Amino acid sequence: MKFTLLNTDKNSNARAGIVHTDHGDIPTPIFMPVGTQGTVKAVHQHELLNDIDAKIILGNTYHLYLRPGMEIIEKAGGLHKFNGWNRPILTDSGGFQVFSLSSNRKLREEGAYFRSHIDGSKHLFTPENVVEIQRSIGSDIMMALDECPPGTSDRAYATKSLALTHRWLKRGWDHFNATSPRYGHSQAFFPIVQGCTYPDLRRESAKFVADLGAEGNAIGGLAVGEPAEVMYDMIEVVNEILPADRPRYLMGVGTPANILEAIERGVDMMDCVMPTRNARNGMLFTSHGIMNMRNKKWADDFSPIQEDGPSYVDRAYSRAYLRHLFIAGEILAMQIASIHNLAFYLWLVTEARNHIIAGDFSSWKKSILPVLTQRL
RNA sequence: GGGCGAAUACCAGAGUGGCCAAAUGGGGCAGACUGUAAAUCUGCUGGUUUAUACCUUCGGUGGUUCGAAUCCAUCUUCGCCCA
Repeated sequence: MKFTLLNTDKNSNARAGIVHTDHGDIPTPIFMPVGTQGTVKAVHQHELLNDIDAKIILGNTYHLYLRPGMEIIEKAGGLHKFNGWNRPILTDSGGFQVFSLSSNRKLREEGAYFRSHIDGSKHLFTPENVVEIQRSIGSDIMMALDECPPGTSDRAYATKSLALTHRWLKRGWDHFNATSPRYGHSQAFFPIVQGCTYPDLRRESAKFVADLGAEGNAIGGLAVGEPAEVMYDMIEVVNEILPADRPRYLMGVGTPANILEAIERGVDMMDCVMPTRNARNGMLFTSHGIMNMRNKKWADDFSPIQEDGPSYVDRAYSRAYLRHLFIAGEILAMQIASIHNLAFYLWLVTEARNHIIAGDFSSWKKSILPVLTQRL
């Protein structure tokens, strides 16, 4: 994996670049659709490729390890072969599940002991075996195992957690360097900055991560309950330290507004379940504001979903029809909404990139931000 | 013509003397969702700007009772059965 930095915005830390992988180039800043179980929910690969033009998608170590399991993934020849996605894939390590499934796990020095949410069986994730699993998956970018503490963690917990995460990062990094890819394409390993909402801990962590010298670096533990302003501050603090010549990946963020704020602060890569999950729950993000498609006001609005929208679904279907599909509980509603939201997210980061290159990112951001958050 | 059964909120359907403005489900309205245990979850859904409060409501009318969606009489409508 290589990173080419093309432009840096004059009035902010926003930057445009290209991440090069063996499965193709990724223009940055980029939004990466989440495909936890090897599928971006409700979206065909064909649509992901042609209608949304996703440059890279995510998979999840924890979920794929439990089901279908590594035996199947290896037999398939890796996740790319298994799911038919030939562009880059990034896999999360299961670190987020340490957080989201916290009632089913115990943290120890050696790793995280889990009970499967599927059948209750016991498993251990270590910094090393999580690298092995991601070698088996064959993701282009793999993530280190970390602990993602809640945004409300107190300082004592944050300090202790960060120390453990750092020990795990080192172990994961060493194991990554001691092992090789299995399917003929190269893989990168991203360590993750933690430190909750404490600037000094964040700085310490960013320094630790930067010193590992990985091909790219991630910022984790944000958008987990802390106010947005605090998140923005943490991004700023961290990005002062993370090397400028490596991509910076802000994990799990976020709303369209979050994404622009992060880009402005020097973030290159982002992922979030929001466009797909909220789509399935009837919420559409557009460049004119947010629409709750279940609202009655759309019942007889036969205008297109979004006349000037980035995807064909925006003109192929009316608001009234889409609302009908949601109210009727039809699967197509989720498919249309997911395609729309992802196409919008990709449109948003592409616009951001174009404005960074054109040199007017900040003024563009300022003008579009209020529109993005308003409710239609 | 006779017999039996049933009528409850938008729909279905509990409730068969007071704890009933009335279970539950559906429907409706709105909200939440941030490295996905989510096609999920939450709230509201007779009226009165707040309410452990009052008013109106359980096919119609009239009774019994301190008190009725619940008991009685009668009428209406619907369903089934017999002629």
